[in-house]
Amino acid sequence: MSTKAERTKAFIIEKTSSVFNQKGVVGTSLSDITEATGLTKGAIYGNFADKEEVALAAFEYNVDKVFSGLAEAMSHSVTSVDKLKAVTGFYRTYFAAEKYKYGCPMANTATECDDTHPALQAKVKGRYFKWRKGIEIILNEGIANGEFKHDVDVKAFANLMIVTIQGAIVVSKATADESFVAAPMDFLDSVIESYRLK
Amino acid sequence: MSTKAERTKAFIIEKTSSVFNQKGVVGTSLSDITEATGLTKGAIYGNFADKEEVALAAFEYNVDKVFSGLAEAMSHSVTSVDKLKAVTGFYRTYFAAEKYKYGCPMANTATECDDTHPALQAKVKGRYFKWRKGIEIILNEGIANGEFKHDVDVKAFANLMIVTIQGAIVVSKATADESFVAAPMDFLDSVIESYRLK
DNA sequence: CTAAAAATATACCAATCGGTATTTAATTAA
DNA sequence: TTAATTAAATACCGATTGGTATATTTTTAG
Repeated sequence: MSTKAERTKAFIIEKTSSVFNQKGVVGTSLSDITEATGLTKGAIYGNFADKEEVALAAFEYNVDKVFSGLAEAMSHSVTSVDKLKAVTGFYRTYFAAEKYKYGCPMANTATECDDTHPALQAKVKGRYFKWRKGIEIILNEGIANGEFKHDVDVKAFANLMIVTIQGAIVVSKATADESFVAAPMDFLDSVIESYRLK
Repeated sequence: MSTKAERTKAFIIEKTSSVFNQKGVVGTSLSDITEATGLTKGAIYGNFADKEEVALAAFEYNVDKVFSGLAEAMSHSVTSVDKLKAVTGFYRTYFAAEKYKYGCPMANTATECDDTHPALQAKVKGRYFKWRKGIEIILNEGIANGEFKHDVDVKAFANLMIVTIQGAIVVSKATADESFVAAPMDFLDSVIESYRLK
């Protein structure tokens, strides 16, 4: 069984993660943390060295939640085409899920921390590269098994897909206009189709 | 001639704008403002009601700077195709300019303020809509003068262009990998080409 | 059941936060 | 050039910030 400290730590992260995603690292105060958890400062600082450590853990938690949602959305796809379209499908309805209502933790953290918070920026950077590699793998598998043309620019498409998704979430959230998601996802789908070997 | 107050106000905005773009509204303190300007609190609060008013003015200043840069980039384009390609060209070298080094004020403000700062969110929203309309106008002109096919989905492309640009800037900034800009801009250019008549 | 250990709460800290009232300095109109 | 006005500096305010030392409670091992 897990220790009390481990459970409390997980509890703090779970309760504060959405606060960090909504208000950002700087915007989230210790009182926000004690309020969200119902615990006191003593409990927080007994389990984390400082606010930054909570923020880092909350970031991992938030990003893991998004990527496991993505994995789930792809879990029933067999072909590479279906996997990629499951990704665009996932983001088409992104904001319908309560758990994603404060936007994308990647984009939120990227814009907040790029010039101010090296530790978090490094984590964001690593996650973007990992994400890109994941997309590249799906594409390469599709090429290998004959779903896609051999001359598909795998790296370029992975860049395009990530960038389009991130922009769509950011702009759609800021404007409350979902056509900023729908149209770009349609476009990505059409690019995927154009890669097909028929 | 302008009054002293007007000049000081402009001076404060000019000196603090990049601080706001770098650190955000919450992350920029009054001491950041006095430090950046060399003025005291008395001077700041003699010209602005509160910090929010400075933040709003700084946002307008930052966004105006980007869009006037964009306008300049397009100023020598005659055809609609050239105008749209001037936009992608502008963003290809975005971070080379010292004045844009802290990223896009639209994306930065969008992610920071969407859940926390109604006044700034409203401004961001309005600017996104205005930007989209501007792109639509260029496309419609191109259709009217026979540059583009008649069945081009103007609204969809405008959404795609804005979203792709914003995502490219955000991800490229966070990763320091410029291929997150180059590849998506190449794609946008190819889409523009595909809209061409004959 | 008890004693040691671990975890949480309480009480406190200096520093900084955004903001204001007042004083001093600079500008402007006569 | 002076008097009125405007602008900016100074000094202060209560509240909140992140963080710590200590006391108390809860958990855990024997």
